[in-house]
Amino acid sequence: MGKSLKDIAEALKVSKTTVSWVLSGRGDEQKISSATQKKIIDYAKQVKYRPNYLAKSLSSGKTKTIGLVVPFIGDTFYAQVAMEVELVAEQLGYTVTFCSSESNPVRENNIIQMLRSKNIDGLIIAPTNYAKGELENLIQEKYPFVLIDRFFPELNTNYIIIDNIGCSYNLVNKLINEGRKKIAIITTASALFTMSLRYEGYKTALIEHDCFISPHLYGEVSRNEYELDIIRVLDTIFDAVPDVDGFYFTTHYLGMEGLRYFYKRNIDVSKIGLACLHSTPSFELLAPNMHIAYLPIKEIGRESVRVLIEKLETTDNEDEKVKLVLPVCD
Amino acid sequence: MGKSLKDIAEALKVSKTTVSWVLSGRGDEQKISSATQKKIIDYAKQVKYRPNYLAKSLSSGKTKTIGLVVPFIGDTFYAQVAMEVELVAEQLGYTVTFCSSESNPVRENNIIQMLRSKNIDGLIIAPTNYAKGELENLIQEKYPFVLIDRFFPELNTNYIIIDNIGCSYNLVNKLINEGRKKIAIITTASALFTMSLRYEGYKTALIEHDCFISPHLYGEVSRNEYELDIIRVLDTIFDAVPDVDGFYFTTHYLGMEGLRYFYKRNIDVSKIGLACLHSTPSFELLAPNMHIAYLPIKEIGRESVRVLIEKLETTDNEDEKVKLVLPVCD
DNA sequence: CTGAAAGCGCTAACAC
DNA sequence: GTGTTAGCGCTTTCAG
Repeated sequence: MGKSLKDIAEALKVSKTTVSWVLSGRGDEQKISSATQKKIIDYAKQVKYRPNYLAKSLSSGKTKTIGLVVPFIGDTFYAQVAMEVELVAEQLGYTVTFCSSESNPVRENNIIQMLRSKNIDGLIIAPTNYAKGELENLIQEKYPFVLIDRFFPELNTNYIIIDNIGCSYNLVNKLINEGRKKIAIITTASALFTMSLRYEGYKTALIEHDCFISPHLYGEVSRNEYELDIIRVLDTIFDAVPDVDGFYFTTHYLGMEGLRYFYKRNIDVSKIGLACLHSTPSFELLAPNMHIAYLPIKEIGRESVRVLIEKLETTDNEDEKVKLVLPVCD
Repeated sequence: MGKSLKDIAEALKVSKTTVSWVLSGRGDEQKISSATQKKIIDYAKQVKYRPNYLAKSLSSGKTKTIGLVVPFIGDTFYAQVAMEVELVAEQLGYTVTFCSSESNPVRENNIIQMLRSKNIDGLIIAPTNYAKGELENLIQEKYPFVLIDRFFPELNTNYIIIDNIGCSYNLVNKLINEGRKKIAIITTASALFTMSLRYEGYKTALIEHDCFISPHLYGEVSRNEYELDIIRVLDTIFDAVPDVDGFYFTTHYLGMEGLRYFYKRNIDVSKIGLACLHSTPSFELLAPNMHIAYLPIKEIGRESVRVLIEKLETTDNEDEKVKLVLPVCD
């Protein structure tokens, strides 16, 4: 067990208060003599004093810790966001507690509760579907949090998302400009609202260019079993529309599995129109002609921390919610 | 702010102690009447009582939290380990605080200090090189931790690693059995000791089969700039040994960038001998003939938590260190 | 069966 | 300039 403030105070025959002032850098402010200050600082260093944040937090009411809740920490997208969040948080003097909800709303709710029990100052959440339960509590109790990647239009919260409609629209447009006529969308039902926006962008592009629109060109893959499910989905599309000539994948892991399917079925990916929202490092090699939208991962991470910490450190009660829609490079 | 134990006690006109006992599930043990218990539990539920872990921990000395420190949380390998660690920890009643050292020993040391200040009960660390500074402190202060993925032979610690020599040996053997004569190794200097073991496995296989051994077949890529550096390294090897016919990559991201190089240079990957320790989902498509060793990610995660928590919850002082070398599937 | 009280390590009014 | 003291919310010993 390390030395405590009290130990130092006793050893040096000063009061705990004095030690506390000095060690928290407010010695000058409190006009503690520099002799005393030096004595305390030297001694603290010598005994390797490490403040007990638990006690500090209990007393101050702040933990200087934020929580990051994502659906899958094993997913490259969220892992990269996590990395950025940690980096930026650190610069601002915060640490981060990551949690992975495994896309399970019940787990997500438990995690949120748990984080609050640990007196985390605020939360960054990439919510799973239908997980509005705890979120509504958070709102009601005015607990600071910001949503990323996904959001609920009916909930008045801070959020940082990408321009889903716009970037889907652009991607599909590129396929159309290549001369593709029958473009399928491969998507998932998770994050329902986000995905519906991506669908909207797709559809708008098709309508504007009088393209073939058909429910047969809509493939919905279940999130959990996507590696298997996508095979069924693509088979179905090829059966129903044999001359399908383009595919728009609404997220990276669908793109990856789509490519796997094409390779396995010996479909020449250079002959087919391909687009994907978000990328993985291998796309460039597997399908050089695939159109890709690169998500502003760092920006999402950076902004979410910035917004959250601003909320934390401002006592302003008007609390206008921040709603950011980031543009996507393509 | 939520209700506290005291609030409940006052509202119900019982003592804090009684409430504490009931709410921590030791009502029966303390023979609290079931009427009182019910009254307390119902009221707690009604006011949505959430215990303050900070206070609990300060008082109990345990946070029920473990720290996981990895070099890069954005790396798929560590991200997957993290996921497994979290899952298992949760089952055992612990939460996890992840930190990414960015392969920076100074950062790593700071992180360890910080986690200790937060009274984390124990640590799982995938250490960066030369980071022995804080580790030695931990050992000296008998602070529980387990190393994963990398370790320092001169430090007596718990660790869980893979059979680096054996699996390198096997991979290279497969190339040799294919008839490859001039096999290069592409590796990195980070995690020096681990990588030296992988080199040893490579070399042993070559020696046993009287293969060509040459410093010209050794390519060392710097971790930070590996995307660029590997190009230089591979160019150098091809210059020095134009008839090189096999490549052993000591880790997944090197394998990935190696493939990128071959594709860019129009080298037919089906004609060349390829092996890689650890995989990414695209290898199967990009280079179906590549020999791959699949790391036991889940096992590493699971075992590290298991070992750590066992150390935490056992008061046994003999403290024999656990040194696990996991086999690798190939 | 239940309660009073001390204490975990630190902060911050309020004295002197 | 420095010390006293009362908490923060919970656990736990010891009394009744």
